[in-house]
Amino acid sequence: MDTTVTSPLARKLGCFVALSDAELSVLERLQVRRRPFAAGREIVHQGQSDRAVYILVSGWVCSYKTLPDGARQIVDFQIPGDFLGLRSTLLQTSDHSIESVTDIQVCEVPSGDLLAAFAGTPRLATAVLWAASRDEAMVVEHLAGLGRRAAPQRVAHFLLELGARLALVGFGTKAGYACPLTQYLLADALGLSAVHINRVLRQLRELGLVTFRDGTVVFDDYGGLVALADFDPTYLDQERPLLT
Amino acid sequence: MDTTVTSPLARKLGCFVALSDAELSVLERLQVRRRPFAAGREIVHQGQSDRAVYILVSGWVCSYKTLPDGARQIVDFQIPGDFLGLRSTLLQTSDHSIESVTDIQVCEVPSGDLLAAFAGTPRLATAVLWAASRDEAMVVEHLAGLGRRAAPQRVAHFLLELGARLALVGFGTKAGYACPLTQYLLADALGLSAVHINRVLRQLRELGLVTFRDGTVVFDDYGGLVALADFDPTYLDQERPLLT
DNA sequence: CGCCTTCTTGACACTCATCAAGGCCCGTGG
DNA sequence: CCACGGGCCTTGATGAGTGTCAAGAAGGCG
Repeated sequence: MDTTVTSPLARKLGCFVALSDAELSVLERLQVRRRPFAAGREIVHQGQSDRAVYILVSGWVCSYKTLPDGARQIVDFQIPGDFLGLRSTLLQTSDHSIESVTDIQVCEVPSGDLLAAFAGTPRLATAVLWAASRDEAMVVEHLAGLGRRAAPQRVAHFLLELGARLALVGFGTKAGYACPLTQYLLADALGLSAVHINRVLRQLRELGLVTFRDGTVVFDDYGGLVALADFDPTYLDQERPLLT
Repeated sequence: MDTTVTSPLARKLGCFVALSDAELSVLERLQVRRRPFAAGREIVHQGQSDRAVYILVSGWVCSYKTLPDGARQIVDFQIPGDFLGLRSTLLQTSDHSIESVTDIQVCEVPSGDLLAAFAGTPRLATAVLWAASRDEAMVVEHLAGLGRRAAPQRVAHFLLELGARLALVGFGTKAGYACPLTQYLLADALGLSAVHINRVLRQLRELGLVTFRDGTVVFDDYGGLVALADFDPTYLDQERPLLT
């Protein structure tokens, strides 16, 4: 099987909109210019406005905002197949920084190329908008979690959401997934201290629900975790392809 | 002075992009079809997808998300001059509900009309995108506040942000503004209990910083409040018009 | 080998939620 | 006119949930 056709992005968009071979090849052609970054490098800086979009091909990335007092709030993590700076380009926003969590590979796509691709293949544009819409929904869900969920539910929900996202691009199942995040990163994303994240993870492990350890997440009791977190994946699922 | 030319929306967009008379009149023509809603009515329901945008002309509105367990997280409040459901229409998102806080007047603008207006007056489109971008940035800032700010800072920051937004549409100054929100609404927006909101407000009042009472916010010490909240309005300001 | 990052655990303090009770204001109906 | 009820605000008492501080353990890497 040709690996370019199973790029994470194509795989993800294929879940939103059934794409033809022609559309897939347009999509793959956007992803030719690859570029690596080492772990911990800043890809976009808060306030900077960029005229290009990145597609994350491999590795993990986080987008975050630094408060004046130095505290950091991670807005979201990006995994293979996600866009970096898509909203920024569409809406000229540039209000948060983006940093690689692991070594990564990205494709830089000039805004013009992306818009041209959209013009030629509207179904592709639809698919990308859907993906952007889902990202949007995740931020809102994240907001609700910070505001209204207690720590264990918040952690559980986060791990489940990540699992669902990874499953979409072929990097995870209901059994678990590889996860390069440190507990410090979890803390910055979930608005908790690293120490408390550690305690909550232990608690979830001892309840036999999920094990987060050695860069791996294992769902010991998927159903139980869903019940604990009140996880409703509606905001992620588009069920089966919406356009066929 | 003609009141239609000083619609809150025109006033706000004028701060982003200097608009010509022709552009202003296109903008005002979008706002002819007015429609009232009583306080506490649901304008858009979570999950519903609408083919129209609303422009809020008068009154206040909140958009919120209801969690499976019944808890409510308010994502943002909208004030006169704000769009309701703009992102939903552009990106087909529909993941939160919208409810009137006071009696309101809105203008319903069919998506098609809006897009047509954009096509004819690209500077208007730019201005609206800027407004949408600012809303986006506010959600992220809100997220950071929930995750990383303690209650007093969170409340202070919220009141300051609202003041800055209201000033932009002529409903407030650095001295204060009329605010129809209840402490329960503040609680749902800031991820705190209503009881605790009450205590924090008392504390801020006793510190001589801000008075929230009888539907009015009075900044007793604007500078002090800014210092307490670490309020950096960069994400709201576009300083002076960016396009002239 | 020693340092550094990450994880782990305990002790303690403090923020904030919860429960409970009462007050104020205003609209409604007797 | 007054009594009642319902929002909304206010305040106290109490305890659970989290943050902070501190110390150590388990690896990876120069």
